[in-house]
Order: sequence, then C-alpha cells, then structure tokens
Amino acid sequence: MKKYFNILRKCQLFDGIDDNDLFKMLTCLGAKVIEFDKKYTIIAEQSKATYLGIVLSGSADVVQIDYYGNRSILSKVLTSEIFAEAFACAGVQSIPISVIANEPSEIMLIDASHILHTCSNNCGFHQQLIFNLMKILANKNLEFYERIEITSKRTTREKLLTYLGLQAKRAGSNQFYIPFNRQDLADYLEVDRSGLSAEISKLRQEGVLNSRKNQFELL
Amino acid sequence: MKKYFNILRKCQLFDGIDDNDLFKMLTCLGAKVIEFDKKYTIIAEQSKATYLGIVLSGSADVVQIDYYGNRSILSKVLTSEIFAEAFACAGVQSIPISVIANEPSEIMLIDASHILHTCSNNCGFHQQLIFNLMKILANKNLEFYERIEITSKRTTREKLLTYLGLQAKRAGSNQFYIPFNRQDLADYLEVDRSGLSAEISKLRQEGVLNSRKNQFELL
DNA sequence: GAAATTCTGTTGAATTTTCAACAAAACGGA
DNA sequence: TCCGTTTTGTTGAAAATTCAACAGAATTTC
Repeated sequence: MKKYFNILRKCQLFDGIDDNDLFKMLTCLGAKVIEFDKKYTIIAEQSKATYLGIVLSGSADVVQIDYYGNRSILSKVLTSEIFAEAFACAGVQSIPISVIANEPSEIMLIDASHILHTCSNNCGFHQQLIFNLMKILANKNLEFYERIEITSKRTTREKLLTYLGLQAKRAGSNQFYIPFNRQDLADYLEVDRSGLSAEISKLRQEGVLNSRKNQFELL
Repeated sequence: MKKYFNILRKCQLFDGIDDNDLFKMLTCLGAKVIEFDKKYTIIAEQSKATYLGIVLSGSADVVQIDYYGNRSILSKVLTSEIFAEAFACAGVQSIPISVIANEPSEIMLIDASHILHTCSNNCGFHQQLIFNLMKILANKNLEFYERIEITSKRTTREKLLTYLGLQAKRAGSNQFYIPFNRQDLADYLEVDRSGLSAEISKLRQEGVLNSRKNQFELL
C-alpha cells in the first residue's frame, strides 16, 4: 500500500490527513487495489453504488451508452483523481454510467459506507473525509456546468471552439494538448466524428487554429 | 423567520436539525430573506460565489446565456430546494450561471463560509450541515447525469422522449405535468422551440403521446 | 371586457448534422 | 521491417435542425 502514498497524497479525498494516519485509515476503510487492462470495465452500468474509486495509475473514462449504441464520454479521470463518488454518496440503487479503463490502470476501491458512517473503531477522520468529499462533489458540479456550456452550443464548430477556448484558458497558453483522440472528443462534444474531423480541417484552412493529432494551437 | 419553518424543515440542508436549534442556527448563519419579482435576478453571472440560496416560496431557474444570446436552462429550483451551493462550496471566483426568479419568490440567502467554517460561538451543527451539503451535492451530480443522458441524444424527438420517459418514471404514471412551458423546455433540451412544437405535434399524430399545454400522457 | 402581450403551432428555406463508405496515415506487435 | 489494426480525413447523400416570419390561442393588464 505504501508505494501508492505519493499518489494518494495528491488525491483531494485525503487533504488534511497526515501520512501517519493514512495507512491506518486505508486499512480501516477496507481499501483494495485492483488492476485493469485497457478497455476493461471498472464499474458497470446498473451495478450497485457501493464503491468510489481512485486512479492510482493510468486513467479511465466515465461513459454512458444508450440503447442505440451511441456513446457519450461524461468525464475523464486521471491519476490521483476520484470517480463514482456521487452515486456512492447519494446511495443510488443502480449506477447510470460505466467507468472504463483507458489504459492499463491500478484502481483503489473504497466502500463509501465506510467513509460516511462512523466505524466501531471510532476513527477521527470521518469528518475530514466528508468535508473533502463535499469539496470534491462541488468541484465535479462545476465540471458539469462547463460541459453543459460546451454541449449546449448548437453547431460542431461552436462546441469545438468553446471546448478549445476553455482548454487554452486552463493551460494558460494558446498551445496545448487535449486528452482525447478524435472519436473520444466527438463523444465528449456529442457530435459526429467525421463531421468533427471535417470541421477541424476547415478551421485549419481558415487560419483559426493549427493542430497536429491532439496538439492544438489557437491563432 | 418562524413562518418559514414548515418550508425549511423540508429543505435537505437542515436534515437532522431539530426545530429548537433551527432558529438559533439561522441567526448564527446570518440568514436573510429577500423577495424577488418574476424575472428578477437572484444571483448574477460573474458575481462572487458567496451565498447559497433556499427557495422559501415561488421558484427559480438556473440559466446560462452565451454571447449569441442563446439561453440554456440548467435546472429548475422549486420551493424548499437549494441553489448555487456548488459555487459557494467550491469557492469559485466568478459564478458561471445566473439564477432568475420564475415567479414572485421569497429567497433565503446564507453566506456559505458561515456553514463551512466553524464559528466563534462553536456551534455544534456545522458537521451536520456539511454532511447534508455533501448529500445535496451528490444528488445534484445525479441530476446532471440525467440531463446529459437527455441532451446527448442527437434529435429533438429522442431528447423529448427521453425527457418525458424520465418524467413519467418519476411521476409513477404515464400522465404527468412538466414544470416547463415550450420555450423553457426547448432551452432545457437544447433544441429549437419551433422544432420542438412541431415534433410534439407529430408525436401526437402518430399516437405516441397526448398533450395539452404542460400536461403529457405517454401512450 | 377589451386591448395588449405572451405563448404556441405551422411552414419553407437555408444551414448543419449524421451516416456510410473508403483511403491514407499512424500505430503496435511479431 | 512488415503486416494487421486502429485512427483520421474526405466526400456526397439523406435527414434533421435552425431560423424567420406569421397567425391563432391563451393569458395578463388595465
């Protein structure tokens, strides 16, 4: 477990918890680590909302697939980030999304009820974890507002430019990398992949941007 | 303040707080009540994220308007529900949405920092409020997942049917009222109003649904 | 109760997206 | 390095959306 401490220290869930307590806490929480290969399902749609997950290495996608087979990427989860906490905290019966490993990944799973309910050992860290969860959930909410700002645009061009604008702002530079390939970006923006490729080409011709693979530059 | 107690008891933020403590608590939190007429701005975009709000009477819309003037309705806030808590809890500099009164409404505003930080009076209720906020934020996250499930559909018809299906499920009946007029529904589904009207007419002709104003029946 | 305002449904044209199919490029494994 | 697989870009046709304009219905205001 100790080999993950450098990652866990960066995880917002453990803000304000000092290293000495972390190991004890993980034991008390019954945290377990599982490895997933690329494309493997970490959390399956319609399963029970028991666990929240932390990405120790690799990355994962939170996706939704409707009955026509159309895929939406709801969010990307990178190393040291947490996922599925909303379902576990809200105590839903059936999870409406899937979480899929994006590459070979090590995932820590924690039974959320162990965090939310005081344990018999009377550990003192529950309050801190609940406060951290509250912060994390508030920030996830903000991510959704951002995503809606993007996907509420009516054209592929507008969605793309809104997305790229936000990424540039985040990177603090007109040159930046995005964490998506074309199909994934299309599934995030809720548009057709081929139309997206065409739009990127057009914007390049118009001199609005440069791009090479997943590197973009706004001009 | 006491006249609002029946509403406040229904507000999730005060779950587990007993009536005797509620009044004291509201004073300690510096809660204030303000009335807003229809269409008045309760929280303005780009303002500082200081307050969270509770609807004591009436209702409000959380909206986003882009530089083309296109309006999105992100969510509807009904009596006894809470809004803007994510921005206050996450401590953002500038709020990316506006909250607009949908009818004459009484709104309670609470400075979120008074909830998140223990006060000098050393009140014992902060932990409970933070736990409640965590629950509320988790549930708001679920609402977003639902909204994305709806708006990720590519056609007006699919968006509408997905939305109506969820409403029917929620109502536990094929007959139900929706809280939107046509324009508002279009702004929630992210589609064109006239196209939405046309689609509803077509579905009625096809025998898929009945509707009269904001009452719908799925057949 | 009349007038003014708001809301809803309809229509056709212009724009845009989706879909399917294919070829070129990039990537990964043996 | 070669081969098979995956990813990306292109294209044209079909389908759907948006936009603008208008008329009738419903609602509000005075």
